[in-house]
Amino acid sequence: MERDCLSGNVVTGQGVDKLVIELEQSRNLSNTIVHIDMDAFYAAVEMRDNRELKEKPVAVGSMSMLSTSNYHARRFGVQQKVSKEVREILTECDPNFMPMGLDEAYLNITEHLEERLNWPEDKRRFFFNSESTTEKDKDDINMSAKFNEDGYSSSPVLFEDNTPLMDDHPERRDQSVENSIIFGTSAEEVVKEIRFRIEQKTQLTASAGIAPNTMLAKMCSDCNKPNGQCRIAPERQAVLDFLKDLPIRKVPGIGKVTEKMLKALGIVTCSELYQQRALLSLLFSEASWRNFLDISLGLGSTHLEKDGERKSMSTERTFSEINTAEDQYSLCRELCRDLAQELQKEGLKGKTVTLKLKNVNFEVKTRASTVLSAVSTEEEIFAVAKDLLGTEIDSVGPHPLRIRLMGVRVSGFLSEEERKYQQKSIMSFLKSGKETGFLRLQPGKSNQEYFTKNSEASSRGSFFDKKRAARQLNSESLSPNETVGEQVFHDRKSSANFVEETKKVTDLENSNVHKIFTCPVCFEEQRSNNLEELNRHIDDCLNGTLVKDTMEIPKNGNLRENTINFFPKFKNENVDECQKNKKDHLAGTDQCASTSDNCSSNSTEKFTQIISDKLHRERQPSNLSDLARNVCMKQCLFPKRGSQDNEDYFEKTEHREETSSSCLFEAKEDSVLVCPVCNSEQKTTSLVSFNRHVDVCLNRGLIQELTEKKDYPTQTYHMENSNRVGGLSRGQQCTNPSQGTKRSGLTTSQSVSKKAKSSNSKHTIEMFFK
DNA sequence: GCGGATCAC
DNA sequence: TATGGTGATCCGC
Repeated sequence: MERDCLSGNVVTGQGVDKLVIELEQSRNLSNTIVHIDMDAFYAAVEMRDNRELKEKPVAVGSMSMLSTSNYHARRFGVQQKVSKEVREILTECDPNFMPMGLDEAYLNITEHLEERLNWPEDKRRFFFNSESTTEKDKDDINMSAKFNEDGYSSSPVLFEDNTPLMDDHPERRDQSVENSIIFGTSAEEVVKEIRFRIEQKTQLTASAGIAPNTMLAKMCSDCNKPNGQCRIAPERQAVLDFLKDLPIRKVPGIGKVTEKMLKALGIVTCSELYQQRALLSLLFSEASWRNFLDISLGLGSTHLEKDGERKSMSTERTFSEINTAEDQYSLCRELCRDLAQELQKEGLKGKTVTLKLKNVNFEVKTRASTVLSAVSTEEEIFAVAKDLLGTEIDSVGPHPLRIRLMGVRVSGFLSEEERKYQQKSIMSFLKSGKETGFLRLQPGKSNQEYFTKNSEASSRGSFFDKKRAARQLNSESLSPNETVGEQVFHDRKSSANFVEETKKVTDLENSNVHKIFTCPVCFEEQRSNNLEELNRHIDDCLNGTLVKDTMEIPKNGNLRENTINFFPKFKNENVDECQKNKKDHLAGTDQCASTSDNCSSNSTEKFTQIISDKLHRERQPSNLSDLARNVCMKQCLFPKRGSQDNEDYFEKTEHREETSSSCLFEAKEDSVLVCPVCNSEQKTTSLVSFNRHVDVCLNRGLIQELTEKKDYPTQTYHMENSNRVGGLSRGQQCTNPSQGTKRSGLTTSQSVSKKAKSSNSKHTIEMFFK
């Protein structure tokens, strides 16, 4: 598909528009999907459960909440209390409803609506719970409806139309009428009923969206928050109207990174996403641009898929700097212990253990190792994780590994069949009379006992508790500096020594299992009673060694460079690079000054890289330059916001090419034209001349790339790693090896914050026609 | 399969 | 200025 596009169609957008027509034909508006979203869930629960808090603001998601040790207890407590109540209500409307986390759910009420048509009023009548119904609730009932004529209705409050009852059923007035409400048979009424019942039962309000698919329903539920609902009628035009001015950031799946990238292309709203479909098909992977296309057409899932099985489980912790191997190993063990407990609760065993580290510069690294035999206990996980950690500690030696986050993840879970098979083979092995104390292969009681014993012993005081205590002691006898100095010294002494120390803890001699071990594969007695050595032996017996231990080794084989990358000296490098770029830069421009914080972050550059990146990836040597020129220049590369093209959104699909071309550059009179590629201001006011210049700039890079020159136009040097959604590859643009290596050290968090600042620059695409 | 990155909640 | 935790997915390699 992509190839087809590149070979010609995409230049004119025909390939994409053909797809648009197909997608239009497959548009399914026959389902009624509802998205329910509890308002300020955690804060609301907190308030409900603690009336005293009602007067005080509660910061949801703040550290005070997230970092407290009772966070999980609270979370799961909430789940038990609320989701059961909610759940009952939702099940009535859709037995197959799909919960999303604790405070959201999707329902497909299509069938319910059909059945409901025949329901008598009594079946749709609900009573106010006098305790939980506030005066405001009752007032809301009397509020008048606010329905638009265009099939798009919205209601800021739960009961907004004059739902009958107050006077319609005088016979029930005594008891029921004043205290009950009958809901109608429409989708809106169903959702009002759901929200009413939720509030009556839980005292928590919910917002809801009603639409023909899940994507629209979710976006829609956001429209009248809190305590409101919104509907997109099942008509194509209603869908498109809803999307027209909707910021892409509102779309589920489009986060801040994608938003920024699209913004650099002048795309802010969903209709602009549609207008730029041809360009997007060139810049992004097929999966990505198809997704964009779906979004811009308002297409989404019309059925609720069952929750898939869990793919991984992890635990991670953030802390102030930890830089001694001792502390790191002990923290690692603690994480393994926590994870093991959670894994065993769900009866899961996985083959891949991933260690996650975030250094003090906020760079995140993950290191994974897959083993043959699935792991689930603290010891098993730690055996793998500590090796990964050891490798990382060694890789920065003799410097200390300075981290602020560590996480352990287990994935690659055994399927049910695999588990049965494993169980079976273990049982048959045990029946064969060979006794083994080998943890990895021995299920059942002794294994469990071992785990429990060990974890109990070591969990009495958590890592943090111990550290706190130690700090207190230390602070009495040592100055902070001395303490740090000692830790660093300890660390430098040798991480290998420490590995040995931790091994001792791991050793089976400390456990209650047998001291002589027989390998279950070769049946030879093993001299060592060290768990790890035994594991290794068995693995060797089975298949040689552990499958893989992934220490990333740079292609040039220079491990040291890689090590350095993990702790880049941001400031200095940036300064150096900035100065270098300054020198290299085209005369008359001063990008460093304009993006004062980070000369490597600039939307324009990113954009150039994206284009070149994509083209690079899909090498089409014959007509690349033309293709890039035609697509980028003719398909409203830098559209003027609110151009007339906006107005015929979706109206003239067949004639898109002409409209696209006609919406080309429409610069404001007083604009200074700045080339988005080389970033230099252009003296000309003629768009033709300007276009020609941009063209040359674009092609310069392409030509050079195609001729496989090592050096790239100077501007591309300061492109950051391409953060691209679902496809644009990273760093490929940096063909200069030294630049490439340097770049790889930049972190996302770092560049994101810098990017935010650099977006103030005038020399960016989004500012181009502002 | 690994590692980096993005996203949702 | 100080920057959380968990799970999923995508993509290049």
